[in-house]
Amino acid sequence: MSENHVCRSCPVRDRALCVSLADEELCGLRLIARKRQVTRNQIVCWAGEEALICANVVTGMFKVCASAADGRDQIVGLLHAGDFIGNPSPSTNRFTITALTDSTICVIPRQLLENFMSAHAKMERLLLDRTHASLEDARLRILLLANRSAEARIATFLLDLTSRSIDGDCTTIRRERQIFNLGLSRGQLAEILGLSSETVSRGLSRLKDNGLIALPGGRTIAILDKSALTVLAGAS
Amino acid sequence: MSENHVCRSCPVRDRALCVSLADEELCGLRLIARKRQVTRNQIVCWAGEEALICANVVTGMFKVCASAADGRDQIVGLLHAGDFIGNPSPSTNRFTITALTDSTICVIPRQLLENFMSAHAKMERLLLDRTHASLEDARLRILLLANRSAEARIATFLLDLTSRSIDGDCTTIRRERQIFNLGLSRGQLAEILGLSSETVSRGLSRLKDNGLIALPGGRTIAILDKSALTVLAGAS
DNA sequence: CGGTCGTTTGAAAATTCTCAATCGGAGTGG
DNA sequence: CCACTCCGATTGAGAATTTTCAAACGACCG
Repeated sequence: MSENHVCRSCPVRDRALCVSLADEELCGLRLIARKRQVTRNQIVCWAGEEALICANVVTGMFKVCASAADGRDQIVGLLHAGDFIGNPSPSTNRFTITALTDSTICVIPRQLLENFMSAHAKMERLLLDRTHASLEDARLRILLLANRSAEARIATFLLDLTSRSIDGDCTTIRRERQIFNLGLSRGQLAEILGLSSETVSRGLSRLKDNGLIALPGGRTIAILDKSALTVLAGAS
Repeated sequence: MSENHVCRSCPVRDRALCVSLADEELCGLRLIARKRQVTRNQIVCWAGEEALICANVVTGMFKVCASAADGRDQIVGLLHAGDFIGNPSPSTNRFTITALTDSTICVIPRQLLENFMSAHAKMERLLLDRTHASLEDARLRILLLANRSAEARIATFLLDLTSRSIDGDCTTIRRERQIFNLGLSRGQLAEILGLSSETVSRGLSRLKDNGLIALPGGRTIAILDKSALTVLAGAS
């Protein structure tokens, strides 16, 4: 019983895959799961290695990276609180997953999760839905990268972040005023958007000059004119 | 029993989700599934509409499209024989799925499939794995679109097609000689690769001039120097 | 035969990248 | 407390790539 207290107070109890489980079912999962702190830049999955663990992101933010042949990294996805890492079926990691901020994850050995899920169909269905949603996100990012200008990419990404940011998430400072710390360097932003860091910097500067956003300093961004950003995001 | 004959002779019996079912289990699915012919350019899923059906691609090739705000379509994914369309959970289609060639699909009402899958965990697990694989594909395409030159994109896509083409698939004519009809116009190639059709045309011409491929006419392409293409695909 | 559609090719325009210099804040050590 | 250094951010200018606009070409079809 006391085991469940850990889960009941978990910030993502009602957003991670665990939402599909009743409190009493959670006991079984709690026995095989373990919370783990990871520090910024720490890697939790290596591309090319066998996937031995799965995990839920409890706090923080991770990047999913593919290494290009020229050695450069490309961020192909982001993981936020509540998102799931890995696949219950045996597999080889195709991407490297790295913490962008100091974070907490709830780690579960893959094999054990595979067995657990077989006995909890609701959870498996939910994971399927989540994976499907991730696929849709990835496809929307394809749309973004394929044909849109640098400014449109930046505007779209900022809007995405505002809609995705979560109270209590370290990426958000004051949601109501649309001021948030994106926790990403210009270079990382460039990796996500498929641009050079200089182009990202120029784009942000222009948005600032036009009064759409403010850059109070550091990695903080304030959205001043959301509707104008939306227009920009839609324009080619 | 006779019902199963239809499935036993199905070209994707051993590649679509059905591989997870024994012949006797297939009966139940056969009762709710229906083969349907679709013609080139016919739409099977409309973005924005409620998803009422799922389907397996039996023969042919489909595109998954997002419409950009400027009206242009962007192909964010391709579906080949054996691939699955839709999601067993209730959802709204986020993309429009259109046949690129005359095709055959095996249609199953979503609600019925949802129930069926709940009773066939293996199938659900396989779908999860497939969806996960699609997600990885989409992320690899993000990698491709984000940082690579037009020629690298084209080379990569051609190599992808050669590895994905299947005997009996209409996209393949003579696999052993790496000659195939890609079934896509230059404009559609451009949609996939995030380029203009002129750039695609120029890129193919240059590959031809350099002796890496041949363009016998129509939409047929012959791979002449696969290793050189691989080098080009890897280079930035 | 004319018309249409897709492809190819050319040349100019636009965008983004690269290289380079400068700026600014955080942390360190005197 | 201040100078110093380092790293990331910004800004500038030229180079490279891609897009756009245009024209010509060929295949296919009525």
